[in-house]
Amino acid sequence: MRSSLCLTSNLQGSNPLMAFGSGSLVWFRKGLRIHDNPALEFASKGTDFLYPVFVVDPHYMKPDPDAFSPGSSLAGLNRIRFLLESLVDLDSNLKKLGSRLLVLKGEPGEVIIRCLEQWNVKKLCFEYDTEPYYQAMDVRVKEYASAAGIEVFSPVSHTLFNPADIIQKNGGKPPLTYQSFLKLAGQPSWASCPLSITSTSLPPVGDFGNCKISEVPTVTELGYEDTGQDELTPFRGGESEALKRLRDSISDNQWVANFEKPKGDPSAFLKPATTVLSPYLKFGCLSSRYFYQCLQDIYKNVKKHTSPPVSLVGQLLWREFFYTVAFGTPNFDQMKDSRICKQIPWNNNEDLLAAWRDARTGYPWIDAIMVQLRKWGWMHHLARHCVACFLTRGDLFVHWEKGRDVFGRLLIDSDWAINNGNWLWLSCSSFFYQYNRIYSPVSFGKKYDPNGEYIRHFLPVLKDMPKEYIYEPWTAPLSIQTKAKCIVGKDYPRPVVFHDSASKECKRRMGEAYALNQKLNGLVSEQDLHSLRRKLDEDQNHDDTKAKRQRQKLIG
DNA sequence: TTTTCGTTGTTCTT
DNA sequence: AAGAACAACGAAAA
Repeated sequence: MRSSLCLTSNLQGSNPLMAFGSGSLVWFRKGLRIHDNPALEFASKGTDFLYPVFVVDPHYMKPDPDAFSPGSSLAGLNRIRFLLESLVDLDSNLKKLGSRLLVLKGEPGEVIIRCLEQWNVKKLCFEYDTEPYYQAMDVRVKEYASAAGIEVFSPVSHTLFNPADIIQKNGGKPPLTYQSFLKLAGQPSWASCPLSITSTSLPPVGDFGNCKISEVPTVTELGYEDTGQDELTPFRGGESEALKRLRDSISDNQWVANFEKPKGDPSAFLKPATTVLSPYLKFGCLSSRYFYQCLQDIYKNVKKHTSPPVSLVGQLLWREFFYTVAFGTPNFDQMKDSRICKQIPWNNNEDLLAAWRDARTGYPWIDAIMVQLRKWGWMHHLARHCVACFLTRGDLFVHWEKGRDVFGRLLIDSDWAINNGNWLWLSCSSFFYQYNRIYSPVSFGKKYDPNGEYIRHFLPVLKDMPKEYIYEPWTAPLSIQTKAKCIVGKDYPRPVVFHDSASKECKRRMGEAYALNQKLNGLVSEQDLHSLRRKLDEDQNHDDTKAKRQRQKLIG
C-alpha cells in the first residue's frame, strides 16, 4: 500500500531515478560512530540508498539565558560542543566511506516520521535505547513505521548486555547489588565472535527532496557567544578522538592489568588517573563492546590482572549494572514513588544549593572540584563522591535530585542511568547504606594532594595560601591571609557550615529517616516525611539552644 | 530466619 | 603502612 504511494510520488518528483531504488534510514542519536555499529551495518546492506540522519533537537541545543551556566535548558555548553564535535567527526568518517551525515532540526520523533513519509525508505535502523525519553519516542516512531510497512531494526549495541535479558533472568526484577548482577550477567553473548569494526564503503545518499538538510551547526550558529578558551573542556568529541584515546589508554598493558579504580588519585589533573573514556561511551563515539574486547585481549596476554569491581572491565560492568537497574525500576530518577529509594526528609535550602553549585562553600577541596566540573565537564570519580556526599548526607542535607540536575547539566559524560544511580548511591538512598562513612571535605583531598596543587590550579585565589592552611583557609592567621592576598570572608568565602557539627547532624537525620523507613516498611508518605522534618528541626533547635546556654555558662 | 558480605571513610594506634 | 574501633544498613545467600 505504502510503497505504491511512494512510487507514485517519486515518479512525480524531480528525480525519476528514485523510482527504481529503495533506501534505508539510519537514525543516529547515541552511537555516534562507524565501528561496531550494527544499525549502520544492517541499514547499508541490500539497499540502493542510505540516509544517515541526525536530528538536532532545539530543546537540547538552543541557548537558555535563564540557565545558571552557558548552554541550553538541558545541557551545558561543554557537552553541546562535545556533541557537535562528535557529529562533525561522524560526518567526516561517513564521507570517507562515500556518504555523509544529514542534519535536520526539530523534535526528533516528528522529524523522523516526516522523513519516512517523504523519502522512499524500506528500512529504519537505530540503536536501541533504554532511557525513558527514547523509550517513549521510539514507541511512536515504531508504530508509524510498522503501520507504513517499513522494517524497523533496533539493535542493542550501546551496552554489553541487553538489560531486559538480565532482568528476565532474575525473575522480572533487576538485581540490586553489583555482585548479583555479575553472576546473572556472565559473559556477553557476542564475546565469542569478533566484532565488525571496519567498513569499506556505504551506499550513496538518497534524494532528500525538499527536506531542509544542513551541515552540523557550530556553537555560534546555535546562538552561543564566543567564550574564552580557558573556560572550556580540554576533551574533544568524536569517534576519532575516542579511538585515539582508547589506544593511548591501553597501550601500557601493565597499567591496564593493574588498574584499580579506588586507588586512583582524584586530584590528578595534569594527567587524570583514569582513562576519561566516559564521555565517548556516553555518546557512543566509542563502542563499549569494542572497549571490552580490547581489554579481554590484554588480559589474555598478561600473567595476572585485576578483576571487577575495581578493574577496567569492572568499570564497564558498573555501567551495565546501573543501566539494568535504571531500566527495570519505575521512577528510578526520583525519590517519590521509587521502590528502591529511601525516603529521606532532605531540606530545600536554595542558598546552600547555590553555594555548592557555584563553588563558594568555603571548603577549597569541594569548591575546586565544582570549578573543575564547570570548566572541564569532568572530574575524577572520587572527586564526584566528595562533592555529592557533601551536598547530601555529609554536610548540607540538600536533596540528591538537585545535585543530580547540576551534574546532569554540566558533565560532558552525563548519562541518565549512571548519574542517577551514583546520586542514589552517594546519598545513601539506594545500593549503599553506610551513612556514617562521610568524606571529609578537608582530609580526604589532603591525603592525595598535601600541597593543595589541585586547589591552587582551580581556585587561583588561593594559589599563594601556605599548604598548612590551604584546605582550611579560615584557620589561617590574618597576617598569613594578607600575605597570600586572600582574606577569608572577602576574597574567598567563609565555610557555609562547620563540617564537624553539620556532619553529626546529618548522621542523626539519616538515622531517624532510616528508622522511619524501616518502621513503615518503605511506605513513607509525604505527610510522614513532613512530620519527621519538623521533628528533626525542633530537635536541632533544642540542641542548639542548649549548646548556646552551655557556652554562655562557660563564658559567664 | 540467620549469616555473610559489601568498589573506594575517618581517626587513632601501633 | 596496617589494623582496630566506630556503628550497624540491606540484599542475597544459606
